[in-house]
Amino acid sequence: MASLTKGRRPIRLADIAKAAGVSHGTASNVFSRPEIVREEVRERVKAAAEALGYAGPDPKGRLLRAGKVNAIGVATTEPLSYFFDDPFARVMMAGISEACDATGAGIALVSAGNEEKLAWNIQSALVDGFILFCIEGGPRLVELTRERKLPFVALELGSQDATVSAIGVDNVAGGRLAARHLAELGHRRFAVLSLAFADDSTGLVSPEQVRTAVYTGTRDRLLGYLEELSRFGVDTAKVPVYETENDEASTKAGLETLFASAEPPTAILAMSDRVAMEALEWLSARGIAVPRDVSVVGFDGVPEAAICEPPLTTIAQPIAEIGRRAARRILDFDGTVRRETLGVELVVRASSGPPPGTG
Amino acid sequence: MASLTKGRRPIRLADIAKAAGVSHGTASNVFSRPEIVREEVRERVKAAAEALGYAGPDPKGRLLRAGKVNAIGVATTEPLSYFFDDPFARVMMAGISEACDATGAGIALVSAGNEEKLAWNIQSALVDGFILFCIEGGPRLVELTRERKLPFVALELGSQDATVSAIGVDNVAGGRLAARHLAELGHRRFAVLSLAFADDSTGLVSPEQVRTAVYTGTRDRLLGYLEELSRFGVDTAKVPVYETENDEASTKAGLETLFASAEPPTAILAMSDRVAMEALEWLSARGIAVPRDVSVVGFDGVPEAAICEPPLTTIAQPIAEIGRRAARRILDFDGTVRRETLGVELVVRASSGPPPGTG
DNA sequence: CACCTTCGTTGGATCGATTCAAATTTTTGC
DNA sequence: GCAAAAATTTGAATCGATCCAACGAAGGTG
Repeated sequence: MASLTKGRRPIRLADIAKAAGVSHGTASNVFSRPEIVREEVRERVKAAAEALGYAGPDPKGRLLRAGKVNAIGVATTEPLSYFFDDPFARVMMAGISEACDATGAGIALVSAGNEEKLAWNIQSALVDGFILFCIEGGPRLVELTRERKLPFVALELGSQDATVSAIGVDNVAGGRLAARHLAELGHRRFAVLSLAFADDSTGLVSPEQVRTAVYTGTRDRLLGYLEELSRFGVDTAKVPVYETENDEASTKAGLETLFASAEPPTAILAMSDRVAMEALEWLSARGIAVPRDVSVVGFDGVPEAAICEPPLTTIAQPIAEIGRRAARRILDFDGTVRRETLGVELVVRASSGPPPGTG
Repeated sequence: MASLTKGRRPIRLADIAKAAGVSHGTASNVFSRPEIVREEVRERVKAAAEALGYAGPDPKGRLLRAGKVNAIGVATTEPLSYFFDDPFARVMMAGISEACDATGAGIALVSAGNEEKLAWNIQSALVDGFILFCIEGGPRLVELTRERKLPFVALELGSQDATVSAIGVDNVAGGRLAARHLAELGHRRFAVLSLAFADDSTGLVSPEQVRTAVYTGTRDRLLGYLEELSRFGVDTAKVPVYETENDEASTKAGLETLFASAEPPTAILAMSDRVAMEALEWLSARGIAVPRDVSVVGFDGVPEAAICEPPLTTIAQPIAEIGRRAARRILDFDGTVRRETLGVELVVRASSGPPPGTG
């Protein structure tokens, strides 16, 4: 009563073939192409299967023969719960899900606590290809995945290794859009809350660090900001850039630093909505009104940005579309390496306005 | 340059064994138990692997031998994006993720547009067991899964089939907690916004429908509500119960109905936070103040309930804990069927207060 | 020097199916 | 009633590894 796995040895297809008095070939056909088996035989085999408690062809065996798993792996160095917690990841996964649903493919989530386990999990994941969430440790993840010799796509053009397929957005254009919006509103005193330029670094960023950035996405956003600002006559050498780890602690530390200045910024360019929303909170707690005293522009366009207080002006990426394309790239893999860049869009909400004392 | 899959036929372990002049047994050992192979030989084999561009032992082959996939399947009849959209599912998945991370297991998401595909996907999923999200069509999902003859756990004690393992909460106790809270605040005019009692039904519910409920979770919550209310002298026969589909449209339709009454309720017992939050919105749009005019109590305890306007009083389930336990049940499957019931907790927030005209 | 360990290596068996060319049976055509 | 065509069935080969009993070569011992 309490046991599901009664019989010691699981029943194999060969067992029921024998019981029904047919060859394995025929028994196999009964399950995979029943229409080519004579009805009488089909019934006999099915009856035998029923009698022996056969669970149907084991996918493990089928897989080996077929070669295709019909599932795509999504890997990250973050813990698995990242996929369900992080707003950006969630929208991305929704896009991936959509493409998978359309073709009936499954999704296998791959992650691991430590590097060694991650390597193992990537090596042994039963998938037809990988989508890589390159947050921290992107290069390492790419390296590990490359060894599998399966198709894979990196999300965000983190590094510019031209030999790996990738899908991302035009970060320079996004940066310019954000900067222009604020500059046109009249702002001239800016500060940047950036994402990582390299692993394990945080704090104010030097031009040298920008030049040697590992994460070119971060660098490109900054380049976009600065290019546009200089067109408005802002001395970009004086714009402080604080590198955060895209979390509460480092963002707040950054704000402490930036606002300790004699000439605090009237406009903050944040490289993620996450950071921007943390900033909103910090500013509100300090009694600094947004957008009256300070304007904030985020980057990403996650759903939460529309409902936070105040709603966030941001550079929206087509996150779900990136996910859909990435999934399709694996699903209809054609053996080529392609790097795709999608456009971004400025979404103006209530977190940005003219600088104080402008009318 | 553009091709990743250069060589026509993928390289097998046997190929490198031949190239290195060793048996396939030894070649296998080089990868799976390198310490038992003499260094000189090990190097030779690795060199051969490198030279031939061998991707390492193919998990497909290994799997067949090993038997264990080291991944657990999470199945639902909803589309895949449900896992990333729905607040309840997300917290649950976070719990499952945690347990999987701890043991290094992977997660395979299983779903499908239509019934036929779902059946196929469940049959062919490469997993060691299933966790079933039994929302709509729970019984069908259980039936399909049972055929795989793998361990599985149903989430929510939807049906009371004692032959399937399940983990859920004490719905009766939860219902009582919610009802008592409102009754103690002084409310005497109640209405219930319920979840489904059976598939494809919606609208006001008759005692007959309650008695023949397919979804016993829904029934139990209602039973809890009514039991407790009657202890406070409320005539439970007069408490309207409106069955929703846990979505905006049916919830709002329910509210239209309930508030069209000559004696509209002062307290709403909602069987999910989702429904409760829709109610909050509807009430606010109608200018009905919560909790001044009407109190609302939800059920679930999703994170959103804490940050909606006003924050929702609710019956919190240990959602993540349910997920963790479910995952562990599959991971350390011992062949037994067990039904587990966890406790719930009343979380009082701002959506509930004394009825109007109470001072 | 015969004998026993110990360490590494070998190669056949196995995991559970699918596939396909060839063999067999049934149908059809005349 | 017989040959050709069509429909079924067969069984060996294959997918890609791991496992393990048996074997061979050093090294140690009395």
